[in-house]
Amino acid sequence: MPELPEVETVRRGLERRVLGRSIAAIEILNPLVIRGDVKAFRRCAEGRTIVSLRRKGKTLALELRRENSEPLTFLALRLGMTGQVVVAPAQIPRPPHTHVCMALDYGREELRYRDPRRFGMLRCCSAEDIEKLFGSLGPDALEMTQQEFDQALQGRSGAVKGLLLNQQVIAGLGNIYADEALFEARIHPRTRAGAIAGPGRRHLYRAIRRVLRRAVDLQGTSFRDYTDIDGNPGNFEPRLRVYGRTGKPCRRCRALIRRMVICGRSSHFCPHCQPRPRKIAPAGKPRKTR
DNA sequence: GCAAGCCTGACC
DNA sequence: GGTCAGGCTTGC
Repeated sequence: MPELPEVETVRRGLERRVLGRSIAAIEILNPLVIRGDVKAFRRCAEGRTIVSLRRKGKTLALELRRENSEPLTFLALRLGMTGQVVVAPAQIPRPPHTHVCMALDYGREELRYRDPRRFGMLRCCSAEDIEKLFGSLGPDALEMTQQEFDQALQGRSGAVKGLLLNQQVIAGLGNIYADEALFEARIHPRTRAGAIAGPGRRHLYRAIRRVLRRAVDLQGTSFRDYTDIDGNPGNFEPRLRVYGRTGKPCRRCRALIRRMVICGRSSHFCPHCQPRPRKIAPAGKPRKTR
């Protein structure tokens, strides 16, 4: 599942393999993954050179340029759940669910987009569009300051887990790293975001950065089917503390890891290290227990 | 039947 | 506005 570390790994891989190369031709095998007009998509990218690779949260943008003074265009890319970007020799057979192929240079190699579940998308953008797209996201989880994070939590009544997954608030966290960061910070995923006090905010802020940086260093997590652009899996999986470890002993205290659905997402946590916060009962009223 | 990211829409 | 459930898709 591509979250910030996996997308950053893809971005770096593309920087290494396709930066400065031109897209000679585009083959669209399944137009359903293209957002907006398909013809415009082709026009936006064909015959252009990839001049930079940007990322905000889980969104990638390939900056494209032609020799003359035509305006810049961008190819925005979201991997969704099973999206995969691979650079492969053109003669290697395309695996199933390959939706878009871009011939690089003279067509010896291809940049391929594959996505069995098609939750991902490609979109052609003008400079203005890409500003808007990136602008609709909260600060990137690795760029965000403690002040921005405090503001994101301030006054929020919902579960912190849901807030961490909200890309308009913080961009880059998905289910895996949200659970891992909450474990590191010893915060129960159902805690009301606005109720987390100063020290808790600082712990969580640092935990998010620590978990993401470590995962970037290890090229991400291949829990199911994620690979980088060369087809290699990530190495973070053995470092997972709670995600996908339901019923297994906590690596810190040996209590059994629990799973609970919060905001429609499965959440993994240690009931001992991340105790459910006590509700402060209003004076004179009986306290509800659950 | 479940998992995921993200969009839509219902509800307060 | 904020919050969260539902639906999309397909391999396990």
